[in-house]
Amino acid sequence: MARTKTADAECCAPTGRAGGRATRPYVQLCKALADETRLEVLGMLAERAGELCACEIEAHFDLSQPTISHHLRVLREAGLIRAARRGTWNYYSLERGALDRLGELRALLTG
Amino acid sequence: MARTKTADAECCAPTGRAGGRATRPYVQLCKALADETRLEVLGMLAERAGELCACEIEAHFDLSQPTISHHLRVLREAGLIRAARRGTWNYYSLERGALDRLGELRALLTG
DNA sequence: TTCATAGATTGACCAATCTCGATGGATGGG
DNA sequence: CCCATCCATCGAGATTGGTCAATCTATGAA
Repeated sequence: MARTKTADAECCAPTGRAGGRATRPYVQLCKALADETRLEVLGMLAERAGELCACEIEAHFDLSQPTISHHLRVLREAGLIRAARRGTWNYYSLERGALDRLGELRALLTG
Repeated sequence: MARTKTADAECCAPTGRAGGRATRPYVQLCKALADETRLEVLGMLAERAGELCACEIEAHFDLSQPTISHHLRVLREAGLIRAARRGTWNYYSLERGALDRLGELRALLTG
């Protein structure tokens, strides 16, 4: 655990534990973005600026269908994409406001 | 591996593998951000808008000294913070341009 | 030189994550 | 009804990542 500070050190002025910057919501967002496959999926959706069916996303990668399905679920649960079922097919698109949260994160890190 | 598409399906127009959106540099960035402790450290540095010595960062968390050192290293290698040694102490500050890359990522996801 | 402190590195352990094959549920065609 | 297709879910195996105690390096003081 955190080492106890010696009395007369002068490295800096002590501030104590501020604690609580509400960074937690952004952790899941960043986790979802911290994967090359998922970033590529988002890039595809951004480039298309519309919907993309799951089978086409699958065809883009050398990964198994369950693996792609897993990544799409992570993106969905992070609120980055949305799924729309039409008939047998599932169409994915970028979630509105997802990128705004990236901006919020940036603001949080700007002070 | 990616399932071969049947002939007469009509889910969407095939696009083939576009491949190569240069998302790789941002993966490390997002990985570095995908941890509550590290986001909190960045928040501390942003709030301070200056330098913070390692011992003060340590005192802020209920984590061991090696663990904090590990997180600082991850942030450093991701180009998010910089370390300046003065005497015995190490002072950390936000790396200039780190947040710009967050903006780039956002742009990449906007199309 | 000898000692104490700041902080980085090492090695190990456990949890989370990525990946796969196999299976299951839902939809549409015959 | 039966069957094929799309896609999600379920374990299982391998890899990655967070955490700690112990150790090591470097700096400064005596």
